[in-house]
Amino acid sequence: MATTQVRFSAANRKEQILEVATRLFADQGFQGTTTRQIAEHSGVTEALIFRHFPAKEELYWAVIERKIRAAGPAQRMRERLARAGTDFELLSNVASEILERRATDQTLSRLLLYTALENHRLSHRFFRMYVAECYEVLAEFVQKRIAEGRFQPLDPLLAARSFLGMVIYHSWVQELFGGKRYQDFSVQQVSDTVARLWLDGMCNASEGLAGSEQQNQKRSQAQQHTR
Amino acid sequence: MATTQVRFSAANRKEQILEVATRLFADQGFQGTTTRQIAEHSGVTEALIFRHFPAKEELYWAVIERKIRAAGPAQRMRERLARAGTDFELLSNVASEILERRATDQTLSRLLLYTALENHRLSHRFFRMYVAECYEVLAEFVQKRIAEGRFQPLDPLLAARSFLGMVIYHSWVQELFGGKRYQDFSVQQVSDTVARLWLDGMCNASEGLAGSEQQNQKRSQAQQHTR
DNA sequence: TTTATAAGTAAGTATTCACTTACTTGGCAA
DNA sequence: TTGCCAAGTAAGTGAATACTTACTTATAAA
Repeated sequence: MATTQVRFSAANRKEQILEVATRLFADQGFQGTTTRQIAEHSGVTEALIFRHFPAKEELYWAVIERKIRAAGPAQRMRERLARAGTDFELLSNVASEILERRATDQTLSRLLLYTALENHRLSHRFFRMYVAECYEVLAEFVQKRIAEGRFQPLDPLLAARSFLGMVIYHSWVQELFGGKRYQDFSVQQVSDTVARLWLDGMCNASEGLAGSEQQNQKRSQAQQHTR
Repeated sequence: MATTQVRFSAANRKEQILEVATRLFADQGFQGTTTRQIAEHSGVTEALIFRHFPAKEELYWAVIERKIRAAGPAQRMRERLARAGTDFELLSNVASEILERRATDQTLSRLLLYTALENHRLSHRFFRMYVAECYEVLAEFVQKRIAEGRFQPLDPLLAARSFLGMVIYHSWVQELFGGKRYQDFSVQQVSDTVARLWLDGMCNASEGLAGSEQQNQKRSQAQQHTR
């Protein structure tokens, strides 16, 4: 009426709705987000939302699919690990990239957590594509180093998951639980610390330490299956 | 009418409602749980819920408060770390206890995650009491070892968080994201692996971090000399 | 037995939810 | 200029939602 109506093409409007919905679902979860909110933030009526997506749940899935497609973190990690440099540099860079990405944009990890908690059917698929592939790539790297005799023979998948666990857990603590209100660490410090700690742990042949034969026995039990 | 009415004392009924609500909130989150569900699972009408708790949100807070009070994981960790045994045994036991507890009862960690995501006001307090204290205790342990010259001088809080990160992240992957559908690890194997990896990393004599390639080279040279 | 009171409920309220129906309007090809 | 169709909406629908009100009944002390 007063303001000029601007009409989007179907594709553009759909994309815009997806963007708005991504933000809202990441902030508030599936249950906590109403179709009305999505409509208002998109500047349209609810009816239009339902013209583009048959149900709220389908819209949610579309949001997830789109995010998965855009992320592709496994590919990035593969490239990082193939670069030149010391192992320390490679791993510190991997950690830095994850930490920086998550500090500037939490939507992906929040979506992932909400999806897992709310038990949507896409949860496992989301996880496999976004996360699991990542540490499979890293596990391959570990496997190679073990074969070269440069890493101690721990289970590669567990070792890879441990490294990413240090990084991702730290990021959750800082960003999600408000840990950085109490103490803020620089990305560089955290990356270097975890890379150093993990690498030294993987390289160490584990003899001079607080332990003895018993430990070694335990450790060899711990290494039963290596993929 | 037909069935005999059994009346609870106010305290008992309140406790029962809290138990039911804890389970439901942990499963479905605050937004995903209705007061009607809570009433039905408690075998009473909604009105009685609101006689005991002035609002749904107050009930949620009561659930959180109760869980915080009951958990006390920091105290347990302090006791564990004070026991006799090698560092490897101590840390492996800490990891085992966390993994076992989380495998048998996910309500606490799910509540914690939901609360953080849904941004309830109690989130930070919940986190501080349930989690943060835990790695402060572990950080003290690390600090002591560094002072003794047995651990390399990494930031104690980061080192502690790294260890718990390996453990907790693994548990989340397995229990929350369905990782154990693809590969199941025994608690013993995981505990031993992360304890070994972390301890070897902490004990390694690579002098300081602020790391560069020189260190890396030094270290790998030193590595060859150790039998 | 009586009776005060706390435990408990039936049946609401206003509002919000996801989703629909019947209609209007902008823009473009002819 | 006309006519058509896709983009968009106003105004609903019934079912839930959190929460209330006015009432009933079990129980234990007197």
